[in-house]
Amino acid sequence: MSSLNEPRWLDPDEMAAWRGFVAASNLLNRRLERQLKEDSGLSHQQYEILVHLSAAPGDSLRMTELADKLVTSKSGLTYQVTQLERRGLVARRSCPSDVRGVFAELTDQGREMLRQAAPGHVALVRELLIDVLTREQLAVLAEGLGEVSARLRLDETP
Amino acid sequence: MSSLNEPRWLDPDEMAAWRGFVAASNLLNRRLERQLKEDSGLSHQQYEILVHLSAAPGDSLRMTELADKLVTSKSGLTYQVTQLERRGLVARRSCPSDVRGVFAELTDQGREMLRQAAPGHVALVRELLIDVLTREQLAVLAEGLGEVSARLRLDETP
DNA sequence: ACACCTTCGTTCGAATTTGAACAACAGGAG
DNA sequence: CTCCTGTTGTTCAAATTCGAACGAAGGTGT
Repeated sequence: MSSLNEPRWLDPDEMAAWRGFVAASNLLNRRLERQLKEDSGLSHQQYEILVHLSAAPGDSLRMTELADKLVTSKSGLTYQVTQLERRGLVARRSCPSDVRGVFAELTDQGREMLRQAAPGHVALVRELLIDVLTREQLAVLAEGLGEVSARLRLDETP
Repeated sequence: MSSLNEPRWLDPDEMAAWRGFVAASNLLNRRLERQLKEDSGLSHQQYEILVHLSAAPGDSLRMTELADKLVTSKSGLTYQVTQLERRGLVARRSCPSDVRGVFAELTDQGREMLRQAAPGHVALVRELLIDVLTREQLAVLAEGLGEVSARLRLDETP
């Protein structure tokens, strides 16, 4: 029986979906990276840090929590927050209830930088992805990839 | 009029699609990277190099062409091909019709490595992405992201 | 109070990625 | 042929990323 040792390979449709996903992801990242760097001097990762902080209560998040949201390593976040701190866009604040804890907090300057960088970034995301897809495609994408993300986040923690 | 200076922000549905896409992409890459490294000692990028070579006529591709398929920088590819060459999985061969040209060619050992690594990788892609989605979702994803990729590849070249 | 296990953020070294600069060549236009 | 423009792959320095190891606390059970 072929199912014993032979894996279930991807059929053409599945392969097309997978290839499209990988290609779109890489190409999109590339473009957004360039645009943000040229336009605002920020990397995509740094921009995302500012976004997540601005969306959080008190414009601040614990380092670990922020690392989870960004899907990056803790050490990687430490590095980037230090970079942003040097540029005055983010500040570190110690946590009252836990001596080990560190809050990353958006500064006024960071908020201003985000206000300046966001329009161009959103416009490009719209041009390259959102406006290319129909309303139905967007809904399916949100639903499907939302489920994929949710599952991935689950068996990551235990 | 708000349309003069105010950008068109993403509505909740659009935001969900964009967030889902970014999160799924990052989480997926993370998992595949770990699995490949532990299972075969390959990075996802290196694995993709082997895949693209094995799918090419003569199991070989020009460096630039390969870099385009992988959506990576030429210098990045130079580095990775050198790594793979040291491990005997890939060989460089000069191009007959163009003295500057360099072919990256899959070796027998590289083919064997791919044969060994592919099943586990495909199984994980299936478990984490393909089998999570319905047939319809897969079709939409292939169609939509295929279009997105195609457009991105176009205004990259000129 | 004590040992034990987990969590928090950082540090460290190694690996990887990038863009710019480069040298060598290809492919015409004149 | 000769100049010009575009390509090709590599090199280089700088920036970024990751995982493992770490010190310092938190939390729990006894």
